[in-house]
Amino acid sequence: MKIPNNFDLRSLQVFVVTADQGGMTQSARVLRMTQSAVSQIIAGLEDAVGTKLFDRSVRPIVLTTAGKILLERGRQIIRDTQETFRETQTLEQRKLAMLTIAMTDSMAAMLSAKLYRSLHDISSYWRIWAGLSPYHREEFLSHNIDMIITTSNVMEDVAGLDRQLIFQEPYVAVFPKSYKGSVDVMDGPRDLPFLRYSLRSAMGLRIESQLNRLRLKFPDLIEFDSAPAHTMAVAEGVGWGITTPLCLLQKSELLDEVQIHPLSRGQFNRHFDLLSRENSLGDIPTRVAAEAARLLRTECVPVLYEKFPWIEEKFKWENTPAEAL
Amino acid sequence: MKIPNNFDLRSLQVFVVTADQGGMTQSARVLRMTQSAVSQIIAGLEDAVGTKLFDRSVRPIVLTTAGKILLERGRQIIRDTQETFRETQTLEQRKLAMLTIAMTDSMAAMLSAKLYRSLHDISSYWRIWAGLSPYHREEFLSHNIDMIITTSNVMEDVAGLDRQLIFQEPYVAVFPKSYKGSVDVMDGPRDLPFLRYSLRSAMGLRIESQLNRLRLKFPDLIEFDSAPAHTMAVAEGVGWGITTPLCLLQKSELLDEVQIHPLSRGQFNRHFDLLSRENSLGDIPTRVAAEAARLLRTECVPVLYEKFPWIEEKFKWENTPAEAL
DNA sequence: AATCACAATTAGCGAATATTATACTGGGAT
DNA sequence: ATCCCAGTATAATATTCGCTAATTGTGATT
Repeated sequence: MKIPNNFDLRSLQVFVVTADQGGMTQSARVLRMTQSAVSQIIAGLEDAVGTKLFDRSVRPIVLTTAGKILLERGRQIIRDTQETFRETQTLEQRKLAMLTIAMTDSMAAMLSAKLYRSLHDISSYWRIWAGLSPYHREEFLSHNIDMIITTSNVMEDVAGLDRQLIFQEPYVAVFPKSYKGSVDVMDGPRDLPFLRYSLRSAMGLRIESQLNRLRLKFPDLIEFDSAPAHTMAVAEGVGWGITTPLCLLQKSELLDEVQIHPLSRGQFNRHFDLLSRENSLGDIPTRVAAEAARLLRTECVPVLYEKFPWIEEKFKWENTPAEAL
Repeated sequence: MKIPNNFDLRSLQVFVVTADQGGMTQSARVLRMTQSAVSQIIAGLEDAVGTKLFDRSVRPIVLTTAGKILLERGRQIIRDTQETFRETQTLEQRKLAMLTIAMTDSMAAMLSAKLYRSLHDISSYWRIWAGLSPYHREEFLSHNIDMIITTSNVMEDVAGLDRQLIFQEPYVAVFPKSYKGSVDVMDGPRDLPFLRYSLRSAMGLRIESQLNRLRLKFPDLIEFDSAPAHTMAVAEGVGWGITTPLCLLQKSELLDEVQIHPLSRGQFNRHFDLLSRENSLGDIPTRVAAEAARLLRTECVPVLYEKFPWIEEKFKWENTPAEAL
């Protein structure tokens, strides 16, 4: 069904004001236009609906039944439109219809349920996508993903991105509980094989590049594609490796089966950022980042502190004041 | 707050179609306009809200967050407007906000409660105004009254009126129960005074004009302004009079105190019409008239039939089929 | 009847919106 | 890289639309 041209917002507004003012001349004065314009607009509306909206056979003019109907509903339409205009302008919204967050598997496993529980009110429907950042790139660019929690730099060339730090964790050396040899990376625990992360993962790339910088070479024996598998292998005594606390936490039941040590030289860190499009979701990315940091800081990471107290100071957090926790 | 000119229904429609179609070229084809026009309209909207609604850096273009907000709300606004347009056009409405019915006192006393009980769902607020038709005239003309149930012809000169018969009752002669003399109006019950209705009432005028036509003259002794008072006077044996069944029914407890007879000559009737403005309230006037007739016919008048069986055939009813009762 | 106040009507002008034609851009092909 | 294709933006132009000013018409008041 086609709405006639005459039946538009402007006309409705003029009609409502005229009905409120009780006459076209007053209405015209309020609207800062001529009485003639008002008259024409009202006539246009009446033409559109095919019925008189005012009864002119009496003075002052008075609404007909059709006019009364249109007045109530028209007023509401104008209100709705004003509200919509404002909300679109300010990106304000009661609730997102859908929020899609992509993150690493490790994050997804640890954080997604908690995040949803804390912030479920910001969106009706949540999609948590886990996987590797490169795969998320194009989905993000075509707006299928709203935010990415990532450690990698695959999005660095994209303009118009909002990037905020969630937290930063140290890379650490991890050995089987039973291991008694040297835990100095430089010195090299040569009696145990080095368990690599796949170069397909951002983490693997990062570790290898750091090892290169340190001119460390370990024989290729085995590589893992996922943190839990890697951790498990260490716990089983297959070898040692470089990993991060968050990766270890994915198999928290194995924490008692391993020992963790800071890197003796060339310490480096993994930082988690939350990426979103600029001016797209209002304060939601900030809230998500803050809440993710809070959850990790208060509910996930402390488990490690008991067993490995030295690690606490190696973390850096999104700048939420500690007292707010 | 002022809605910018660019932000209007037409633009919203174009935007919604474009979002649905996934591109401006397709949208332009659907809307039977040029792609250029679509482009300009979208640009105008974006200018109005101060934000991009589509992300053009990818093909096909996709909605931004602002676009998504506007899409949902805009769609609703268009739906509301279409609905409002249709309802205004067809005078359709879920429920009237207020319905004002004016009627004679006799009708009001007898009918208003029943009518409200039957049809309360047609209006949120009912106003039943009782009184004399002349006083209702200007209120009706200035739309303070929606319908009038009247017997008079005071509105006959008003154009654009919808008039429908509710029912027609006979004028009858009424005497005290104890009266034994002649009940022939022409012959004249000279031994009892004639009790007049005031000429201020439509009924009084009608009766007097009929008496004039019959060349009947009765001395002026007493006149009444209201039917109950008139009936009461007859019942008390003060005199006899000409009245109608409905007037008698206003004092139904007195029915046993009077005797009623048809007019021996010059029988005439009182017809009740329901007046409303043409094309103003859809089918509501018809429904009210039908329901008023049904209520009178089934709940009010039958009381009379037991006592005065001859009267039944003197009534004429709004053309509801009898079997529907 | 005369007058007043307000609404309808008309003509003319300027702004907004459409179209046509053309330039630009992203994405995919070789 | 380079080309091409599909789609969008932009510029120039034509058309439509909406406003104003001036005038006529109408209801209510004296």
